[in-house]
Amino acid sequence: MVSIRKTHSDVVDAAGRLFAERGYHGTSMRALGKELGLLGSSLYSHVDSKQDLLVEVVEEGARLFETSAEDARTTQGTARDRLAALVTGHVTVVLDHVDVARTFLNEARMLDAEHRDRVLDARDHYERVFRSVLADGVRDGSFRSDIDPKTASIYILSVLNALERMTRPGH
Amino acid sequence: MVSIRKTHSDVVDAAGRLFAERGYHGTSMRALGKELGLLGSSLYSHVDSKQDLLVEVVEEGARLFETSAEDARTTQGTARDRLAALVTGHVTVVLDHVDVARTFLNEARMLDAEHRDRVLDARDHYERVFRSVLADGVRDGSFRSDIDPKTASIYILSVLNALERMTRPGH
DNA sequence: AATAGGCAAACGAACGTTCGTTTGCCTAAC
DNA sequence: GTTAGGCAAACGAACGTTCGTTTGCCTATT
Repeated sequence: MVSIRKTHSDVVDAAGRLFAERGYHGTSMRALGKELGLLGSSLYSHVDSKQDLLVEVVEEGARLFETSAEDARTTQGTARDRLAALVTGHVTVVLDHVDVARTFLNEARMLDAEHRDRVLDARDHYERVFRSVLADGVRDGSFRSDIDPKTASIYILSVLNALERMTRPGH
Repeated sequence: MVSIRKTHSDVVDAAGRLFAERGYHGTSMRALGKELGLLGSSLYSHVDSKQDLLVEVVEEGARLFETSAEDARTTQGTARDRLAALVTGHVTVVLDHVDVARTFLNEARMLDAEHRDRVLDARDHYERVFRSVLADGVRDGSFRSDIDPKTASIYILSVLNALERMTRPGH
Protein backbone atom coordinates (compact mmCIF):
# COMPACT_ATOMS: atom_id res chain seq x y z
CA MET A 1 0.00 0.00 0.00
CA VAL A 2 1.25 3.44 -0.93
CA SER A 3 -1.04 5.16 1.54
CA ILE A 4 0.93 7.61 3.67
CA ARG A 5 -0.37 8.71 7.02
CA LYS A 6 -0.82 12.43 7.11
CA THR A 7 0.46 14.65 9.87
CA HIS A 8 -0.94 17.73 11.54
CA SER A 9 1.53 19.79 9.56
CA ASP A 10 0.36 18.27 6.25
CA VAL A 11 -3.18 19.37 7.05
CA VAL A 12 -2.15 22.91 7.97
CA ASP A 13 -0.07 23.22 4.80
CA ALA A 14 -2.90 22.04 2.58
CA ALA A 15 -5.28 24.37 4.41
CA GLY A 16 -3.00 27.31 3.67
CA ARG A 17 -2.95 26.29 0.02
CA LEU A 18 -6.73 26.08 -0.34
CA PHE A 19 -7.50 29.09 1.85
CA ALA A 20 -5.16 31.16 -0.32
CA GLU A 21 -6.69 29.86 -3.53
CA ARG A 22 -10.42 29.71 -2.78
CA GLY A 23 -10.72 31.68 0.46
CA TYR A 24 -11.66 30.34 3.89
CA HIS A 25 -15.42 30.20 3.27
CA GLY A 26 -14.83 28.82 -0.21
CA THR A 27 -12.94 25.84 1.20
CA SER A 28 -14.87 22.90 2.66
CA MET A 29 -13.41 20.30 4.97
CA ARG A 30 -14.29 17.66 2.37
CA ALA A 31 -12.36 19.56 -0.32
CA LEU A 32 -9.46 19.90 2.09
CA GLY A 33 -9.57 16.19 2.77
CA LYS A 34 -9.58 15.39 -0.94
CA GLU A 35 -6.52 17.61 -1.39
CA LEU A 36 -4.73 15.20 0.97
CA GLY A 37 -6.33 12.02 -0.32
CA LEU A 38 -8.52 11.77 2.77
CA LEU A 39 -12.14 12.15 3.70
CA GLY A 40 -13.21 15.39 5.30
CA SER A 41 -14.07 13.64 8.52
CA SER A 42 -10.57 12.17 8.75
CA LEU A 43 -9.11 15.63 9.26
CA TYR A 44 -10.58 15.69 12.75
CA SER A 45 -7.90 13.26 13.85
CA HIS A 46 -5.44 16.11 13.33
CA VAL A 47 -7.46 19.21 14.03
CA ASP A 48 -10.22 20.35 16.36
CA SER A 49 -12.08 22.64 13.98
CA LYS A 50 -11.90 24.47 10.68
CA GLN A 51 -11.53 27.76 12.51
CA ASP A 52 -8.48 26.41 14.32
CA LEU A 53 -6.91 25.69 10.95
CA LEU A 54 -7.34 29.29 9.87
CA VAL A 55 -5.92 30.49 13.18
CA GLU A 56 -2.87 28.28 12.71
CA VAL A 57 -2.18 29.39 9.15
CA VAL A 58 -2.65 33.08 9.91
CA GLU A 59 -0.52 32.89 13.06
CA GLU A 60 2.22 31.17 11.10
CA GLY A 61 2.12 34.09 8.70
CA ALA A 62 2.31 36.57 11.56
CA ARG A 63 5.27 34.69 13.00
CA LEU A 64 7.12 34.65 9.66
CA PHE A 65 6.79 38.41 9.13
CA GLU A 66 7.53 39.12 12.79
CA THR A 67 10.74 37.05 12.65
CA SER A 68 11.81 38.68 9.41
CA ALA A 69 11.27 42.15 10.85
CA GLU A 70 13.14 41.31 14.03
CA ASP A 71 16.10 39.95 12.06
CA ALA A 72 16.19 43.08 9.91
CA ARG A 73 15.82 45.41 12.87
CA THR A 74 18.88 43.93 14.57
CA THR A 75 20.99 43.88 11.41
CA GLN A 76 24.33 45.61 11.81
CA GLY A 77 25.12 48.62 9.62
CA THR A 78 23.28 51.74 8.55
CA ALA A 79 19.55 52.36 8.54
CA ARG A 80 19.75 51.88 4.79
CA ASP A 81 21.09 48.36 5.39
CA ARG A 82 18.27 47.63 7.78
CA LEU A 83 15.66 48.88 5.32
CA ALA A 84 17.21 46.67 2.66
CA ALA A 85 16.98 43.74 5.07
CA LEU A 86 13.33 44.54 5.77
CA VAL A 87 12.48 44.59 2.07
CA THR A 88 14.39 41.46 1.08
CA GLY A 89 13.08 39.71 4.17
CA HIS A 90 9.51 40.53 3.23
CA VAL A 91 10.00 39.39 -0.36
CA THR A 92 11.63 36.18 0.83
CA VAL A 93 8.74 35.40 3.18
CA VAL A 94 6.16 36.00 0.45
CA LEU A 95 7.99 33.99 -2.21
CA ASP A 96 8.87 31.10 0.11
CA HIS A 97 5.43 30.89 1.72
CA VAL A 98 3.02 32.25 -0.89
CA ASP A 99 -0.03 30.48 0.49
CA VAL A 100 0.57 31.43 4.10
CA ALA A 101 1.27 35.04 3.11
CA ARG A 102 -1.86 35.25 0.98
CA THR A 103 -4.01 33.71 3.71
CA PHE A 104 -2.46 36.05 6.27
CA LEU A 105 -3.28 39.07 4.13
CA ASN A 106 -6.70 38.16 2.76
CA GLU A 107 -8.38 35.73 5.14
CA ALA A 108 -7.43 37.11 8.55
CA ARG A 109 -10.63 39.14 8.57
CA MET A 110 -12.62 35.90 8.70
CA LEU A 111 -11.22 35.20 12.16
CA ASP A 112 -13.19 35.88 15.33
CA ALA A 113 -12.71 39.32 16.87
CA GLU A 114 -10.05 38.23 19.33
CA HIS A 115 -7.69 36.62 16.86
CA ARG A 116 -8.37 39.29 14.27
CA ASP A 117 -7.30 41.97 16.73
CA ARG A 118 -4.09 40.09 17.41
CA VAL A 119 -3.35 40.09 13.68
CA LEU A 120 -4.04 43.82 13.44
CA ASP A 121 -1.62 44.39 16.32
CA ALA A 122 1.02 42.27 14.60
CA ARG A 123 0.60 44.23 11.35
CA ASP A 124 0.80 47.47 13.26
CA HIS A 125 3.99 46.38 14.96
CA TYR A 126 5.45 45.29 11.61
CA GLU A 127 4.73 48.67 10.05
CA ARG A 128 6.24 50.47 13.04
CA VAL A 129 9.53 48.67 12.43
CA PHE A 130 9.58 50.04 8.88
CA ARG A 131 8.67 53.50 10.13
CA SER A 132 11.33 53.52 12.83
CA VAL A 133 14.08 52.34 10.46
CA LEU A 134 13.03 55.04 8.00
CA ALA A 135 13.10 57.66 10.78
CA ASP A 136 16.59 56.48 11.81
CA GLY A 137 17.68 56.79 8.20
CA VAL A 138 16.37 60.33 7.90
CA ARG A 139 18.14 61.24 11.14
CA ASP A 140 21.52 59.75 10.22
CA GLY A 141 21.42 60.99 6.61
CA SER A 142 20.82 57.62 4.96
CA PHE A 143 17.63 59.01 3.43
CA ARG A 144 16.50 62.42 2.21
CA SER A 145 15.40 64.71 4.99
CA ASP A 146 12.08 65.54 3.27
CA ILE A 147 10.91 61.94 3.61
CA ASP A 148 8.02 61.37 5.99
CA PRO A 149 8.64 57.97 7.59
CA LYS A 150 4.95 57.22 8.05
CA THR A 151 4.04 57.98 4.43
CA ALA A 152 7.09 56.21 3.07
CA SER A 153 6.44 53.09 5.13
CA ILE A 154 2.88 52.93 3.80
CA TYR A 155 4.10 53.26 0.22
CA ILE A 156 6.80 50.64 0.64
CA LEU A 157 4.43 48.20 2.30
CA SER A 158 1.85 48.84 -0.41
CA VAL A 159 4.28 47.74 -3.07
CA LEU A 160 5.44 44.78 -1.00
CA ASN A 161 1.88 43.63 -0.32
CA ALA A 162 1.12 43.89 -4.02
CA LEU A 163 3.60 41.04 -4.49
CA GLU A 164 0.92 38.70 -3.26
CA ARG A 165 -1.55 39.77 -5.95
CA MET A 166 0.98 38.85 -8.62
CA THR A 167 1.06 35.28 -7.39
CA ARG A 168 -2.55 34.85 -8.51
CA PRO A 169 -3.04 33.07 -11.82
CA GLY A 170 -3.02 35.58 -14.70
CA HIS A 171 -1.08 38.12 -12.62
CA MET B 1 -47.33 51.72 6.33
CA VAL B 2 -43.58 52.26 6.45
CA SER B 3 -42.80 49.23 4.32
CA ILE B 4 -40.60 50.25 1.41
CA ARG B 5 -40.41 48.14 -1.70
CA LYS B 6 -36.86 47.35 -2.63
CA THR B 7 -35.47 47.69 -6.12
CA HIS B 8 -33.00 45.65 -8.09
CA SER B 9 -30.45 48.39 -7.46
CA ASP B 10 -31.02 48.23 -3.69
CA VAL B 11 -30.19 44.53 -3.77
CA VAL B 12 -27.02 45.00 -5.83
CA ASP B 13 -25.86 47.79 -3.52
CA ALA B 14 -26.40 45.71 -0.40
CA ALA B 15 -24.67 42.77 -2.07
CA GLY B 16 -21.63 44.94 -2.77
CA ARG B 17 -21.60 46.00 0.85
CA LEU B 18 -21.74 42.48 2.27
CA PHE B 19 -19.45 40.92 -0.34
CA ALA B 20 -16.85 43.59 0.49
CA GLU B 21 -17.21 43.04 4.21
CA ARG B 22 -17.60 39.27 4.55
CA GLY B 23 -16.61 37.98 1.13
CA TYR B 24 -18.84 36.32 -1.46
CA HIS B 25 -18.83 32.87 0.15
CA GLY B 26 -19.19 34.44 3.59
CA THR B 27 -22.45 36.10 2.56
CA SER B 28 -25.68 34.09 2.50
CA MET B 29 -28.80 35.09 0.64
CA ARG B 30 -30.63 35.13 3.96
CA ALA B 31 -28.06 37.52 5.44
CA LEU B 32 -28.36 39.68 2.35
CA GLY B 33 -32.13 39.67 2.71
CA LYS B 34 -31.89 40.67 6.38
CA GLU B 35 -29.62 43.58 5.40
CA LEU B 36 -32.56 44.86 3.36
CA GLY B 37 -35.28 43.88 5.80
CA LEU B 38 -36.38 41.01 3.54
CA LEU B 39 -36.31 37.26 3.55
CA GLY B 40 -33.62 35.55 1.51
CA SER B 41 -36.20 34.11 -0.81
CA SER B 42 -37.63 37.54 -1.56
CA LEU B 43 -34.42 38.53 -3.29
CA TYR B 44 -35.32 36.26 -6.17
CA SER B 45 -37.95 38.76 -7.24
CA HIS B 46 -35.05 41.02 -8.17
CA VAL B 47 -32.26 38.63 -9.09
CA ASP B 48 -31.84 35.28 -10.81
CA SER B 49 -29.01 33.91 -8.69
CA LYS B 50 -26.35 34.79 -6.15
CA GLN B 51 -23.67 34.42 -8.83
CA ASP B 52 -25.47 37.01 -10.96
CA LEU B 53 -25.23 39.43 -8.06
CA LEU B 54 -21.46 39.01 -7.90
CA VAL B 55 -21.22 39.44 -11.66
CA GLU B 56 -23.20 42.67 -11.46
CA VAL B 57 -21.14 44.16 -8.63
CA VAL B 58 -17.81 43.22 -10.20
CA GLU B 59 -18.83 44.47 -13.63
CA GLU B 60 -19.93 47.75 -12.10
CA GLY B 61 -16.44 48.03 -10.62
CA ALA B 62 -14.85 47.27 -13.97
CA ARG B 63 -17.02 49.90 -15.62
CA LEU B 64 -16.12 52.55 -13.02
CA PHE B 65 -12.38 52.06 -13.44
CA GLU B 66 -12.67 51.78 -17.21
CA THR B 67 -14.60 55.05 -17.40
CA SER B 68 -12.14 56.79 -15.11
CA ALA B 69 -9.19 55.61 -17.22
CA GLU B 70 -10.87 56.65 -20.45
CA ASP B 71 -11.60 60.13 -19.08
CA ALA B 72 -8.01 60.50 -17.93
CA ARG B 73 -6.57 59.18 -21.20
CA THR B 74 -8.45 61.80 -23.22
CA THR B 75 -7.59 64.65 -20.85
CA GLN B 76 -6.01 67.63 -22.59
CA GLY B 77 -2.52 68.70 -21.57
CA THR B 78 0.77 66.95 -20.89
CA ALA B 79 1.33 63.33 -20.02
CA ARG B 80 1.89 64.53 -16.47
CA ASP B 81 -1.63 65.96 -16.47
CA ARG B 82 -3.02 62.67 -17.74
CA LEU B 83 -1.16 60.70 -15.05
CA ALA B 84 -2.56 63.06 -12.43
CA ALA B 85 -6.04 62.48 -13.84
CA LEU B 86 -5.49 58.71 -13.69
CA VAL B 87 -4.43 58.84 -10.06
CA THR B 88 -7.15 61.20 -8.85
CA GLY B 89 -9.70 59.27 -10.90
CA HIS B 90 -8.68 56.02 -9.25
CA VAL B 91 -8.78 57.52 -5.77
CA THR B 92 -12.19 59.04 -6.47
CA VAL B 93 -13.62 55.73 -7.64
CA VAL B 94 -12.31 53.91 -4.57
CA LEU B 95 -13.49 56.52 -2.08
CA ASP B 96 -16.90 56.99 -3.72
CA HIS B 97 -17.57 53.28 -4.21
CA VAL B 98 -15.59 51.52 -1.49
CA ASP B 99 -17.68 48.39 -1.47
CA VAL B 100 -17.75 47.94 -5.23
CA ALA B 101 -14.01 48.57 -5.45
CA ARG B 102 -13.25 46.10 -2.68
CA THR B 103 -15.48 43.45 -4.23
CA PHE B 104 -13.93 44.09 -7.63
CA LEU B 105 -10.44 43.60 -6.23
CA ASN B 106 -10.97 40.74 -3.79
CA GLU B 107 -13.97 38.72 -4.91
CA ALA B 108 -13.58 38.65 -8.69
CA ARG B 109 -11.67 35.39 -8.39
CA MET B 110 -14.83 33.71 -7.11
CA LEU B 111 -16.44 34.22 -10.53
CA ASP B 112 -16.70 31.47 -13.11
CA ALA B 113 -13.80 31.24 -15.58
CA GLU B 114 -15.52 33.24 -18.29
CA HIS B 115 -16.36 36.30 -16.20
CA ARG B 116 -13.07 36.08 -14.32
CA ASP B 117 -11.17 36.26 -17.58
CA ARG B 118 -13.13 39.33 -18.58
CA VAL B 119 -12.09 40.99 -15.32
CA LEU B 120 -8.44 40.07 -15.89
CA ASP B 121 -8.66 41.62 -19.36
CA ALA B 122 -10.20 44.78 -17.93
CA ARG B 123 -7.43 45.04 -15.32
CA ASP B 124 -4.83 44.47 -18.00
CA HIS B 125 -6.31 47.20 -20.16
CA TYR B 126 -6.43 49.55 -17.16
CA GLU B 127 -2.75 48.99 -16.39
CA ARG B 128 -1.83 49.52 -20.04
CA VAL B 129 -3.38 52.99 -19.91
CA PHE B 130 -1.07 53.85 -17.00
CA ARG B 131 1.91 52.35 -18.81
CA SER B 132 1.21 54.21 -22.03
CA VAL B 133 0.74 57.57 -20.29
CA LEU B 134 4.02 56.99 -18.44
CA ALA B 135 5.77 56.10 -21.71
CA ASP B 136 4.38 59.29 -23.31
CA GLY B 137 5.70 61.27 -20.36
CA VAL B 138 9.16 59.78 -20.65
CA ARG B 139 9.17 60.55 -24.36
CA ASP B 140 8.02 64.19 -24.04
CA GLY B 141 10.20 64.91 -21.00
CA SER B 142 7.40 65.04 -18.43
CA PHE B 143 9.13 62.25 -16.51
CA ARG B 144 12.72 61.21 -15.95
CA SER B 145 14.16 59.23 -18.82
CA ASP B 146 15.40 56.42 -16.55
CA ILE B 147 11.84 55.51 -15.60
CA ASP B 148 10.61 52.16 -16.84
CA PRO B 149 6.89 52.62 -17.61
CA LYS B 150 6.04 49.01 -16.83
CA THR B 151 7.75 49.01 -13.44
CA ALA B 152 6.44 52.46 -12.54
CA SER B 153 2.87 51.54 -13.46
CA ILE B 154 3.05 48.48 -11.22
CA TYR B 155 4.36 50.56 -8.32
CA ILE B 156 1.74 53.26 -8.77
CA LEU B 157 -1.08 50.76 -9.02
CA SER B 158 0.25 48.94 -5.97
CA VAL B 159 -0.06 52.06 -3.88
CA LEU B 160 -3.47 52.87 -5.35
CA ASN B 161 -4.79 49.38 -4.71
CA ALA B 162 -3.54 49.60 -1.14
CA LEU B 163 -6.13 52.33 -0.64
CA GLU B 164 -8.75 49.63 -0.44
CA ARG B 165 -6.98 47.87 2.46
CA MET B 166 -7.11 51.07 4.47
CA THR B 167 -10.90 51.12 4.22
CA ARG B 168 -11.02 47.97 6.36
CA PRO B 169 -11.83 48.51 10.03
CA GLY B 170 -8.63 49.05 12.03
CA HIS B 171 -6.79 50.44 8.98
C1' DA C 1 -65.52 58.32 -7.94
C1' DA C 2 -65.63 53.67 -7.41
C1' DT C 3 -63.99 49.32 -8.57
C1' DA C 4 -62.00 45.35 -10.63
C1' DG C 5 -57.83 43.21 -12.89
C1' DG C 6 -53.17 42.75 -13.36
C1' DC C 7 -48.62 42.65 -11.58
C1' DA C 8 -44.46 42.90 -9.17
C1' DA C 9 -42.75 42.37 -4.48
C1' DA C 10 -42.55 39.83 -0.48
C1' DC C 11 -43.73 35.97 2.45
C1' DG C 12 -43.26 31.34 4.56
C1' DA C 13 -42.51 26.67 3.80
C1' DA C 14 -40.14 23.30 1.68
C1' DC C 15 -36.85 21.36 -1.78
C1' DG C 16 -32.36 18.83 -2.34
C1' DT C 17 -27.65 19.60 -1.27
C1' DT C 18 -23.70 20.74 1.27
C1' DC C 19 -21.79 22.33 5.40
C1' DG C 20 -18.90 21.38 9.88
C1' DT C 21 -18.72 17.93 13.02
C1' DT C 22 -19.43 13.38 15.79
C1' DT C 23 -19.54 8.60 16.25
C1' DG C 24 -18.01 3.75 16.17
C1' DC C 25 -15.43 0.47 13.84
C1' DC C 26 -11.36 -1.27 11.44
C1' DT C 27 -6.62 -1.59 10.47
C1' DA C 28 -1.89 -0.37 9.95
C1' DA C 29 1.94 1.25 12.60
C1' DC C 30 4.44 1.29 16.77
C1' DG D 1 -1.22 -5.26 22.09
C1' DT D 2 -1.95 -0.75 22.23
C1' DT D 3 -2.97 3.20 19.80
C1' DA D 4 -3.60 6.63 16.55
C1' DG D 5 -5.30 7.45 11.67
C1' DG D 6 -8.62 6.72 8.47
C1' DC D 7 -13.19 5.22 6.88
C1' DA D 8 -18.12 5.13 6.53
C1' DA D 9 -22.26 6.63 8.17
C1' DA D 10 -24.82 9.85 10.30
C1' DC D 11 -26.02 14.30 12.75
C1' DG D 12 -28.32 18.96 12.78
C1' DA D 13 -27.74 23.28 10.71
C1' DA D 14 -27.31 26.14 6.98
C1' DC D 15 -26.95 26.70 2.13
C1' DG D 16 -29.09 28.41 -2.65
C1' DT D 17 -33.21 28.02 -4.72
C1' DT D 18 -38.26 27.00 -5.91
C1' DC D 19 -42.94 26.94 -4.86
C1' DG D 20 -47.68 28.51 -4.01
C1' DT D 21 -49.75 32.25 -1.92
C1' DT D 22 -50.62 36.91 -0.16
C1' DT D 23 -50.03 41.78 -0.27
C1' DG D 24 -50.42 46.41 -1.93
C1' DC D 25 -50.21 49.43 -5.62
C1' DC D 26 -51.26 51.04 -10.45
C1' DT D 27 -54.34 51.50 -14.07
C1' DA D 28 -58.27 50.71 -17.05
C1' DT D 29 -62.95 50.26 -16.94
C1' DT D 30 -67.23 51.51 -15.27
